[in-house]
Amino acid sequence: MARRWTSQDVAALAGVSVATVSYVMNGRMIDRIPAPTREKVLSAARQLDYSPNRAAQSLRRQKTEQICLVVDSIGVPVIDQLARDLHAAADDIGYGLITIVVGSDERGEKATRLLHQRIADGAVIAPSNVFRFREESLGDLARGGLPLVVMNNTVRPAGFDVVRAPEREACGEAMDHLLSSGRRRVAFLGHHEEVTNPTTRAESARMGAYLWALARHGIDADESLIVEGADERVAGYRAATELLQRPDRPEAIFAASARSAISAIWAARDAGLAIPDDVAVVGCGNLPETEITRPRLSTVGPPTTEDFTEVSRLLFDRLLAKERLPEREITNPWAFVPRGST
Amino acid sequence: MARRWTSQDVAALAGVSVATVSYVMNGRMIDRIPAPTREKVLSAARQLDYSPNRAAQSLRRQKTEQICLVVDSIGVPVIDQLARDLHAAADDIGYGLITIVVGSDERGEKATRLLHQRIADGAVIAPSNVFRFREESLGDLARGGLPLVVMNNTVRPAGFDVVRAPEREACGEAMDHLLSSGRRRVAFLGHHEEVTNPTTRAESARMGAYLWALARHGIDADESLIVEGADERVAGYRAATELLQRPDRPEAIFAASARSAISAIWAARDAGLAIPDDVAVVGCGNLPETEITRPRLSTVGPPTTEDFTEVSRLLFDRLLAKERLPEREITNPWAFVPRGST
DNA sequence: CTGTTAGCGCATTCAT
DNA sequence: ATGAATGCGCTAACAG
Repeated sequence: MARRWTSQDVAALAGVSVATVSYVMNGRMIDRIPAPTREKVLSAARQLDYSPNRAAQSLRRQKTEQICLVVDSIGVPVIDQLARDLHAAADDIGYGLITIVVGSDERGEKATRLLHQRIADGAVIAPSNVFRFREESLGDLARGGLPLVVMNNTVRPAGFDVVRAPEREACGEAMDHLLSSGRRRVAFLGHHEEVTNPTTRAESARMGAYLWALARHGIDADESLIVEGADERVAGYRAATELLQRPDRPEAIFAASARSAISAIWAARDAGLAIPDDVAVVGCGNLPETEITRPRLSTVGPPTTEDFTEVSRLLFDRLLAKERLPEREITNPWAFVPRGST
Repeated sequence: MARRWTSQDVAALAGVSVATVSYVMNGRMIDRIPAPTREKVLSAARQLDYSPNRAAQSLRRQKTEQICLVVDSIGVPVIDQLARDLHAAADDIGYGLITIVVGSDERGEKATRLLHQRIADGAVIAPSNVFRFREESLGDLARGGLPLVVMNNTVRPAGFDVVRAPEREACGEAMDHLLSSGRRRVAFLGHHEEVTNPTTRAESARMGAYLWALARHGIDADESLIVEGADERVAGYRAATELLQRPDRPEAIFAASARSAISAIWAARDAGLAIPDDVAVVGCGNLPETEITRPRLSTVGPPTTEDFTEVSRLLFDRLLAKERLPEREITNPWAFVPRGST
């Protein structure tokens, strides 16, 4: 690894002190440093292809000018949107965005550790079906002075802000809609952890709402209609196809993601079934694609495509605040949005 | 922002020196430090909720233990796969992955600057339709000692590794296939920059292959069949729908992405058209979804879903090498893969 | 076995 | 207007 030039080198080349180099590079003392000196420094810097070392800057300035997004997997559309919005907000104030992907619980530990190590000046924890940060860890982080926004329906604010979405209620509405029409066999296309892991199953809003609605309507849950790991397009298609081939095929499909719901629509159409007459389909979350399926997909989720500028604001308010801010809690509007597929 | 505890504090609390704290925290001198001392340190660290400051570590160790992925937008499936593979590889050796999104050219400058500042120990530049890193910048970066892998078909290796995909040839094959069957009206669903910007249009392998094939077969390009900004699902669907409603509708659609090709299939089916008899469809890139469309989507791309472990290896070989490595160049196999839609 | 110490590269205060 | 000196928090050589 070639030794990179440092401010020392630039100073030497320009015939000034490192202090002057620092001033010039940061545009400080702008009107006290004469243009010729300034030029000498700039030219030396250019000549050496110098840029200040980030780690040294962070150490000295006591901030990284990075924010961190913690997600549980890559390629989920709604998380992409979150990343985009955060990125844009960060960019506006010259901050960068770094993403940590937490595919498993042990990786959750790792993410906590990195946050602890002040790898970023603030963080957003995205909703997840996989990992459960211990509330205690989050509290520790916040108490340590890390601006933190947690998107989660159950965690209690403890020095950090919380963003909620009333998923359970909204899903319940959708299920009621499905069941009130007399349909009794409703399949569930869920995420892996949501369905398989007993703890997370109990905590899952979508799965919970599904089971609870069934119970409310006096229907015994049929485990053979509950599919795990069917949250993305291919698995969703395969699961739906299989379900719809059965002689006792379901009259409705409730999918825990919009992607698998869209796949379910294809599967139904490919099977020659009419939607919603032969089989109704509902998904969770609002993707733009919802508007281009035939029929248009009914969803439970926000009324329009999700937008996370509010979440960004929570974080950056905290980040830029001088003193510690009170905890805030915001709720994203979720509701059952009937379109054509129910 | 609460002052975080430092190794000094831990040392004081444990009644040892900072060196010992460092040794214990890093598991060094593991067999020279007696268990009781070790315990004291660990307990003090736990008590103060201490973790070593990352910036200080990086500065001292002269490495960040992060790698950086530079992409031009979020939410492109193939890039997600790349991110996943890199992430996994990084994880294996205790490295983190940070992603920089370069939505525009000025942001490209910023990315270069960050890389220069040694925000990471190595970087992968993903293929892009948007930004053009100046070869010179990349060379500078590499000359500065940054392990770098660039995924690009035109750039020359200059201290970094290059990953290519023979897109132009493969696309040409697909176009030949389409045109040889007697079809003359072939639409193109392209990315924004690919179609609109004269420079990038000229450089685009997919657009280029399309135009070139047309010329080869003695067909005048019809600009009204060329759609820009139709690289994602919704735009692709809308564009295809519009195209297929025309009285002189195209006999084939060549899409520069797999997602828009899949949308084109839906659009055709929704319009009651038979594929490939009424309209043939080809996309670029290999998504798993390709297997679940009806008919299955013919693509130009790698034979199986893309896998970037080779790319990861290039980077990590460089990263872990003691001395500077020779430049390597690998070529991902791209070809026309006819399935059902042509 | 453990403590002392010298930087890593930079920003900043205080002199001049 | 600019330079010298200090220290951010940590690691690693070197002492002892």
